[in-house]
Amino acid sequence: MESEHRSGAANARRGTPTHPRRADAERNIAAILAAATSCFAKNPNASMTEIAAAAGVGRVTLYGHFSSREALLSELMERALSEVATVLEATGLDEGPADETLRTFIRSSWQLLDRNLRMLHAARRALPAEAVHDHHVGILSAMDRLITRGRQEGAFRDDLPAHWLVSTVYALVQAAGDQVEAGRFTSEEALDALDATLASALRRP
Amino acid sequence: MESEHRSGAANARRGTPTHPRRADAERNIAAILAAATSCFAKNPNASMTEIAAAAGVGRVTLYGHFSSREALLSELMERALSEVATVLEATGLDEGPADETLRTFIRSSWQLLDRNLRMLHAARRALPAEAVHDHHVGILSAMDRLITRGRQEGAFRDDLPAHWLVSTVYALVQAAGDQVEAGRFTSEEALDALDATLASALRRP
DNA sequence: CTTAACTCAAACAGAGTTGTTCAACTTATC
DNA sequence: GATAAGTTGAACAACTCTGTTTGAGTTAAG
Repeated sequence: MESEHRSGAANARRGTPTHPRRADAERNIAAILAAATSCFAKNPNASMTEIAAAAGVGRVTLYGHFSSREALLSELMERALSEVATVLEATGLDEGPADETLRTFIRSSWQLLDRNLRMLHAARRALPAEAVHDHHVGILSAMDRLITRGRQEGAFRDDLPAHWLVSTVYALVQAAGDQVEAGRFTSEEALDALDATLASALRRP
Repeated sequence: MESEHRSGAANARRGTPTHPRRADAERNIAAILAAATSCFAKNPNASMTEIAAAAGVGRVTLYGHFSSREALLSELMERALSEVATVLEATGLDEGPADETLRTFIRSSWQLLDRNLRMLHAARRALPAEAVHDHHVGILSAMDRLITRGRQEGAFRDDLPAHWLVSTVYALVQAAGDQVEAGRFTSEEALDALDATLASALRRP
């Protein structure tokens, strides 16, 4: 029941990170994370058994590194979203015209998102709502800040609440990812469509 | 394994609708459908036991009317989507300016969608992809027809593929529903925001 | 009021899951 | 090459879910 949000590391039961991990352990953890991302993308209900097999690792080893299914999903979500957050920071949230900044951000984080959208979807529905919110809060609040600035500058519409604009962005990114998944768009086409649609959806009328 | 798409009726094993159903059976079926909608909205993984309890019937009775969990979900989706399809037809797909028609359609089907979005989400993920597609095909193709006409008339943008515009509508409706669910919008606010956002997202640039 | 339709609780079989323990084996690392 | 860290399959307990059967009880409908 207690949230073990010792984020960033894959320490299952050790309270303190203890010392360095052995090289093969490190390798296995990487393999598990990759396999899990791919498994959850294919099937949101993927079992620990499937994931261990896909990672080429015994089930016991999997539990050795991630104490529960939930811990694994939480770690996956944490990593994916913090990658995006890093890109967000690197974009320079508070500089340049807000609409240009958003555009740049979307473009530079698209590959990341495209790769992880389905896994994130799985995590979102298997994790308690509160945990999901915690993981998102960084990105969402940064987006909110960017959009709010854009409204003040006149680049974005202010006839609708900022939170709605944020979730518009969120929803359209999802939709673009789904189209790629369904084979109706290539990744590049999806990005272009997303870009064009966001531009007109957010611009002041 | 065989798809029993004898849609519209809740006949579990009877091949032919045989004769009328008894009044109490009819009543229970209605209670089950209502309870299931509400249960799946709260928890996409709701079990048959939960649903039977919520409907105030025995589990055996539930299985008596719906031969499997899948059959129940399929019936729910069928009913919800055909309600929407009915509204779509009633809107007069091929008359008047396409943007006005879309607007009218969204407005008149919003309550229906708002009520059922979460249940539909649950059904969508529990049913085989093919079945989901079959249920949607009516609405999606009608939407596609409307949007294609709108593009020819110059009301909607034609710099992006029609299927993308359709899924933009779909995604934003979802997002609006989620905002209501999250308590950040009332149903009316969400509808207004949806309306305004769709207008600018679909208009030609 | 009689019959056929319907309901129900309890109990069952079967399949899947999660997470743990054990005892032997392999591999990094110093 | 010794030792500690890491891995492994097998087996286990506990649980949840699905779908079915049974036999007795209830209720609508003619």
